Amino acid sequence: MATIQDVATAAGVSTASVSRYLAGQTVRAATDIARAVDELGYQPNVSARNLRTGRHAAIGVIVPDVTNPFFAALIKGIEQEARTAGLQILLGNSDEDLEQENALIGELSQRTDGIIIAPLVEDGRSAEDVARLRLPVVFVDRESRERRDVDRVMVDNLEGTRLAVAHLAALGHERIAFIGGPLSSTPGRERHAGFRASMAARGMPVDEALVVVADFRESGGHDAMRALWRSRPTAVFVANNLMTIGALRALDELQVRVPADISVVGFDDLSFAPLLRPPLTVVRRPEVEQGATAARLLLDRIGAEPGADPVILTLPVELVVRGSTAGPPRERAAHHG
Amino acid sequence: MATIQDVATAAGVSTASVSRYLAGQTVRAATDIARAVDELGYQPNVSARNLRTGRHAAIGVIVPDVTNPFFAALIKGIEQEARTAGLQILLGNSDEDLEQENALIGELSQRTDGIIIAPLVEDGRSAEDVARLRLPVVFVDRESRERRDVDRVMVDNLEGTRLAVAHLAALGHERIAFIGGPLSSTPGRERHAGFRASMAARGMPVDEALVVVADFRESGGHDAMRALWRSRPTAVFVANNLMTIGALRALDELQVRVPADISVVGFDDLSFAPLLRPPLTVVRRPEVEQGATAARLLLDRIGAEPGADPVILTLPVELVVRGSTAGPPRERAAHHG
DNA sequence: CTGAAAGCGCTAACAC
DNA sequence: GTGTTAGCGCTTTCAG
Repeated sequence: MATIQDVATAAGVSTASVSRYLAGQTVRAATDIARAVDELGYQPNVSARNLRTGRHAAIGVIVPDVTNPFFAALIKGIEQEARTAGLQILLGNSDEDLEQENALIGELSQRTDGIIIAPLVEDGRSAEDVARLRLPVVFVDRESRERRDVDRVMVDNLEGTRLAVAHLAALGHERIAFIGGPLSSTPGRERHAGFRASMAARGMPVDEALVVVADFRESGGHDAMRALWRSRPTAVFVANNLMTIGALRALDELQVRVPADISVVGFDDLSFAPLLRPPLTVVRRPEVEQGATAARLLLDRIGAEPGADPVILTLPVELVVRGSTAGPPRERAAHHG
Repeated sequence: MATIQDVATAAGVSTASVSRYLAGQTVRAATDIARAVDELGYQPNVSARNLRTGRHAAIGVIVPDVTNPFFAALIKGIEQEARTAGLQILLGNSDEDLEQENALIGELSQRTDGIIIAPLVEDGRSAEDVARLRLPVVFVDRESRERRDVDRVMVDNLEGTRLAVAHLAALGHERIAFIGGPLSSTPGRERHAGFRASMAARGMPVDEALVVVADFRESGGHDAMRALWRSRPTAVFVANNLMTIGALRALDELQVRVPADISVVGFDDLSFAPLLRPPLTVVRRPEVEQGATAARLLLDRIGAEPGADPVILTLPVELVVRGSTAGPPRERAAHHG
């Protein structure tokens, strides 16, 4: 591997001039240097540069599960934005494991200029760990109770839930069930709270047997739905994409028809949602954009003075009505009769 | 940030001893050093270490599309294995763009100890670029015509295709259509070749109107299916997951019933495949395992002498028969009559 | 087992 | 605009 010294010698200048040329400054021997760089196939040594400058030209991204389509889209958005700025992505998959998440924070913070993280829980050590770092950090989709002073890019969970409940209520549903995620996580807590608030706002009582807190996984949604069905809801709002898949699987097993026997609304769209029979009604949000926004926020922080007020962005959601929602069985029976 | 010098001073030893302690060697003042490390919250500077050792403790992963469930699963497998070995992942998403892929190869090769790549095409510059690197490289899922001397972890595309065709033929289908990916890519080429070979092996003629080469994207599958339907196939084998989604969408639009009017087999399972109505019959492969295998191969290469013979691993596939395949319409009519 | 010291390749003062 | 040079923090000879 050629070094900057080799290039300097070949071009008949000092390493400083080569360094300046590389940095885009005007240099007299530019053409000579360019030729030397080309001939030697010179590539600057990243480690040396990083050591010298104290920067890394990389950002860390920590998500609970790369295979969740939402996080995959998030990563895509982050990647696009980071690439434009010339930064690499160090990816960490915590696999829904707090220990792993903590380890990742420690490791990535030593090799990046900033971190984008979707923390597993709101009050975990992770939040504290992140605080201790002097690195810029952006929370995506999830926030931390301890670190209210950190930038974050959220999504309007309350509004999403309200839209779902309003839609179901408008169709005449009264026995609306809710399958939520861990209350320790932001989407879990907010969507849960949003559900109760939306029901209350409409003067609708919440049957506690119809509210299940699960784990955001497919299996969790599946088990929750099986448990829930015994209490005969006429509609169910499922708080994330994976659990929705699980819930649909459970309904399938139970031979419960959608939407004839039960209406289903999911949170987060899925590429195949329109393909399901019936096509799934969902609350949709701009996933890739959420990632890109988080990246932009982080890039702004990197290189800026620390201590500025935290930026909190809340992206809008929309309800996409497809075929999985209809009036409750009773009403339909009435209509038919 | 505390440096190794600070620790050495605090512990009353030289930096060399601290370095040795950190490397796990037996050192007399171990307890003193341990305490100093702890009190100062010492974290070794990664850039300095990398500069000195010439290593990076990181591997690069380049895929065409993070949001494709297959690649997401691949990444998950790679991540798991790399983490165990203490290596970080630098992720590159080429977004199905050759230029981008080339740029990524260049960038990542300067900051990693090895690269796992699923190349877009078999004879692109990427292959050449990779060859020029002196880094260990592993191709996953896709290979390169120019670089036959590189490790690779493939999947048995021919067998997968054969299983699909055999299944459809056994059901009585004769007009079997094929929607493939770019012939410039390995899965595109092999599945296409496999289809023709499997048909020939059974003495079944291939109607050229029933063979479409698309682009592995959802839209490609959609358009191909619409075009294909005019020639009235009784079954279709779609060569990847995204295109299968598109094809199903097209059939839906055309109000063609599956499997009553047409049987469908996809390549690559999908978490929601069992949820589709009818549940989708697919060729399945061990995706996460494929990633993990590639990572293991790369890890073996890193630190080993270069020049060993290339390792070529081909992982098995299996056919998962669900509800989207049945006998052809004619036969069914005959049975009913 | 230990310490002194060289040096990985680069950038940024600094003096010209 | 240019060259000289110090030094980022670490590991690894080398001599003891």
